[in-house]
Amino acid sequence: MQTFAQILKKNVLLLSQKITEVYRNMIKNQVTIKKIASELGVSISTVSRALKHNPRIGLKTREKVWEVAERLNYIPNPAALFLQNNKTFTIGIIVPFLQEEFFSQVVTGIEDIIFEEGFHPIISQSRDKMSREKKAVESFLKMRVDGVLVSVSAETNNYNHFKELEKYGIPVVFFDRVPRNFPANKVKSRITDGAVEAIRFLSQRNKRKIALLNGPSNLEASDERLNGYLEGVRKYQLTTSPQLIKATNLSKEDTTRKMMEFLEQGETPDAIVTFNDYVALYAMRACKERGVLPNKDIQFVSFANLPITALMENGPLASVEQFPMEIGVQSARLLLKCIHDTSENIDYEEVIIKTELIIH
Amino acid sequence: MQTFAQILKKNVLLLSQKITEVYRNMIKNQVTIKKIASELGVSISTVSRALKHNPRIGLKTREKVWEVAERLNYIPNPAALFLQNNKTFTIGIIVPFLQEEFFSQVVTGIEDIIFEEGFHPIISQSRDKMSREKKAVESFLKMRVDGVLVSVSAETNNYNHFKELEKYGIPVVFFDRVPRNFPANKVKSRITDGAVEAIRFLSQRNKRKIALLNGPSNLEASDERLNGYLEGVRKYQLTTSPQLIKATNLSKEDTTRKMMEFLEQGETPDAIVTFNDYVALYAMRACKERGVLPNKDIQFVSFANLPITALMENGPLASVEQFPMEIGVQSARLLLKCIHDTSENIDYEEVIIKTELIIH
DNA sequence: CTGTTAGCGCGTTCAG
DNA sequence: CTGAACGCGCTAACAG
Repeated sequence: MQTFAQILKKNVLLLSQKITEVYRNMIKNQVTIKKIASELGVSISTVSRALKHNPRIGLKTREKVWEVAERLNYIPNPAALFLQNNKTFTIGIIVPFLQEEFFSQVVTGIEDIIFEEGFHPIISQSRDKMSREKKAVESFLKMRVDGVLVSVSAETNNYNHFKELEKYGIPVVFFDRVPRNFPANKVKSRITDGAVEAIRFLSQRNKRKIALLNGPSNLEASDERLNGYLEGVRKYQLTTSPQLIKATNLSKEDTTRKMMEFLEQGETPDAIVTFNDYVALYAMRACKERGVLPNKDIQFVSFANLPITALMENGPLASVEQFPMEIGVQSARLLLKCIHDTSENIDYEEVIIKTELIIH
Repeated sequence: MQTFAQILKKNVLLLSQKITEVYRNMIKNQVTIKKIASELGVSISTVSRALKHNPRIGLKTREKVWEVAERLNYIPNPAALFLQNNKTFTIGIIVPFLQEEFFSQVVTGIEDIIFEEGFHPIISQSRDKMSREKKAVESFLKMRVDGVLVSVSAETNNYNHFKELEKYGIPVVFFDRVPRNFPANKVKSRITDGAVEAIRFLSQRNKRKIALLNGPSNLEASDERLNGYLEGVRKYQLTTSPQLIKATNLSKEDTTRKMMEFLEQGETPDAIVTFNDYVALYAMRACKERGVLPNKDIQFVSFANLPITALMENGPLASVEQFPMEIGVQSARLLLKCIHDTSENIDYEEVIIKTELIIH
């Protein structure tokens, strides 16, 4: 014989099983237009049309359908739509490091724009490795993203993986770190002008031996810094030499090495323009290790003007603001334009974002 | 009459139209198993099975199918799979700010794990606004993500939007900023111990009036810092008072305000433990504005140990490392477990990640 | 060993 | 004004 407690327990157990079963069915049997249709005793297509405010459906029916749909909390199944339109409303984004404020700000700008049009971002980090970049592209292909936004890795030296995307009709927009000698949609900063400004700033502070600690040569952005540097040197009547121009692969190690070279060689600069804030910070740290005072013995000006440097007391003297949010916004706009453009138009566009030297 | 040049031009035009048309069809007529089937003169299901290495299909047929599939560069359409299994292989992630290295590192950890299982991350930033958090959840619902990972905003004071997700059978795992008094899957740091360590460190440096500049009270993490603080004060025989404990909403403005209060009130601390590195940096900056020397007149210890602080000369004296990558990894693992668990098991799990005080 | 068929959720003809 | 039927790409149950 069972005690009352046992019976109660059993019932409670049964009840809870029932509940989870109901619950489970609710999950499995998700709300579809079919369900709404049967609920109202109308056909599926009527519901489909009513939900799209199709005037062919009577106003009363439309209202009833909407009422039921809202009551049942109907959410259209995106997969069904994907299948028909071959559109996933997802956009792939590849950045070297999300950790760098520059890139996370670009992503924020992208988010803002694509959200408005119902697209979702899928973010991948290349960590400056071409192999990871390729894998990301591959997975975007598998996912059937509608478009790709990318800032290439420091290593990337060929662009076949991106060509592959275009072969499948997936538009690609490069931003900031855009490839050299490769026709494509590009959104980049007016780097050259920024570099000239940097030189002006330093020459006004009576620096005469200004060096350039540039980024890898596969990036257009490096070219432009170099062009601006050379233009500035000429414009402000300075002199330079091959020894004053070095390139780093952006890693801390390589940057430190190159900075050491500057310090050890005969021709030591009295100021350095660096590829970005990280390069500046690594180089300044290298200086300190050698007993050289950064921003005193050697003055530093960089690119990117990361927000975090505003909180540092040992940041570069000045930095070229690149307005990363704006880069994100413009890149996203351009990509959306490509996605919507159903014509055979394959004219690539190039958008240039202004820069501004910010003195700290 | 047409000149030769005109004829040529016309032909080239026609040719290019043809090409783009072919190209377009290639895009539209994507490679499907149907196409492979017709190419080989077998049925669709044979191809389907062959591609899955089903032993029921003859080896020769299987090989032929694979050969054609590879030649045609067949990529299965995920939408079709989504439709059947009600699984999108996407995971929604909500963080307050991607810009904070802490969160971008967590995301990196998450990426590493979910990629292995073929899932894709969809990232949303709440920017510490509950309204944005809700919108993100809504869009995850629409996208039918398979699971959600979230670190709640500083504002979030109710969790109905997350309950909604669970109602639809979408598992949720909270990390770092986990909600108070809300049963759920949680991955968090051993904050209390970290806070005790921070107090030990400061008391050994002969600080006797240690304050706590905490985060918002809706976060468990704030509770734990407080508990650790109180435990440390007791353990190391210090005294405290309500005036030595303040909370900020994490914004720069509010943090500055609270720091000013510390400076202006009778009871001025000689050391402060802060909610995180940003709070410390904002507070230290406020000190400087008042002519108080940070880390000299008032010593600072914080949480998070952001990598960027290693490059700063004016960072906190020490910071509690929280191993964000590990948090990401564990959160992702827990979420995947929930996703794979088809039973009615709704027992929530809690994972605690170690902390370690790092002295700079 | 292979083919046929139904169905996942939805939009869209084509018929009433 | 509304419904039936087809197809998007794929898997799986059922037939041969």
